Amino acid sequence: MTIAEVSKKYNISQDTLRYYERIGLIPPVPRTKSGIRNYDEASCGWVELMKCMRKAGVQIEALIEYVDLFQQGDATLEARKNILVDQREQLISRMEEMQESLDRLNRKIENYDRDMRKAEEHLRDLEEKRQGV
Amino acid sequence: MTIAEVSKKYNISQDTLRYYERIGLIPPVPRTKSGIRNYDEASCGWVELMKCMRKAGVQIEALIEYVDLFQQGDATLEARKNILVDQREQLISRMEEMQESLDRLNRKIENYDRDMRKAEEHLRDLEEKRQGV
DNA sequence: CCTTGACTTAGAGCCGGGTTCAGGTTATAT
DNA sequence: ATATAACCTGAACCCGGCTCTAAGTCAAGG
Repeated sequence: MTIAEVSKKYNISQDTLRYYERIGLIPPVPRTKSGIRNYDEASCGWVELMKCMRKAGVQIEALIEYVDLFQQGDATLEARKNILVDQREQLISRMEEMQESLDRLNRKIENYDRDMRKAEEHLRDLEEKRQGV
Repeated sequence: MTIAEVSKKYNISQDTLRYYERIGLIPPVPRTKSGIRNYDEASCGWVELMKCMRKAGVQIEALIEYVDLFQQGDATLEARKNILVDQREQLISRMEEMQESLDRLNRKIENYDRDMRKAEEHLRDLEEKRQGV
């Protein structure tokens, strides 16, 4: 697959795809003899994985280290797992913070609803009074 | 309260507190006659709110607009509520993405556990063979 | 062959969100 | 009274994560 196709498939800009490869967020992509990127399944898999991880805010640093270890082979299994476990912890704690914020937003929105209902009733009362009801 | 106290209380740097005020993320903080910030309860409340929202990744832009509307008074109730509802949507969808990523991390970690158990068994077998068991 | 358009690289630029700095004023302790 | 610590401002700087530019190479159609 060309970079254009991959870009379309995963909705990631070509620039970003090249950037990810350059910094080692994905392993080197195979090339044609003339040097043009020719993404195979494995490369696509990496792209897809990194899209998912980045969307969730996992730091590029940790992901680069993971890819680096991966390329060193089986001796790094444990180290790789440790990175994943570590990032999972961080992800969970970010999600907990977000949940707090979400609860708070929900409460605030409820308050707004209440206040706005009250304001409306008040207007209705005034209107009725004006009409002498 | 001085900026130093507020900084300590909410664990936000003084620089960040000034920066938040400067960009309008919190309304102007009351001052002493000599111009030194003297945080009252309301200001502390804003600081605390923004700390929570920022931790959750709510964009500064939206929060600034919210504060701006707030300072314009009751006529902006509905607009403010709309901002909150909107940000809630975004927050929820980010959390959903994170959940996907979390599921994926969990599956990957399980795979590593499995692979590592297998590798270990293999080593044990080799050892037994070597000892002629 | 030549154009056109997709591809390549290295490096500069941009944006969000702070953080640091320079140069000054105010408050507090001796 | 004076040192020194805390505060002030505006502007410059930094970092992560892209995004764009320049200058060139390659592939396919007319």
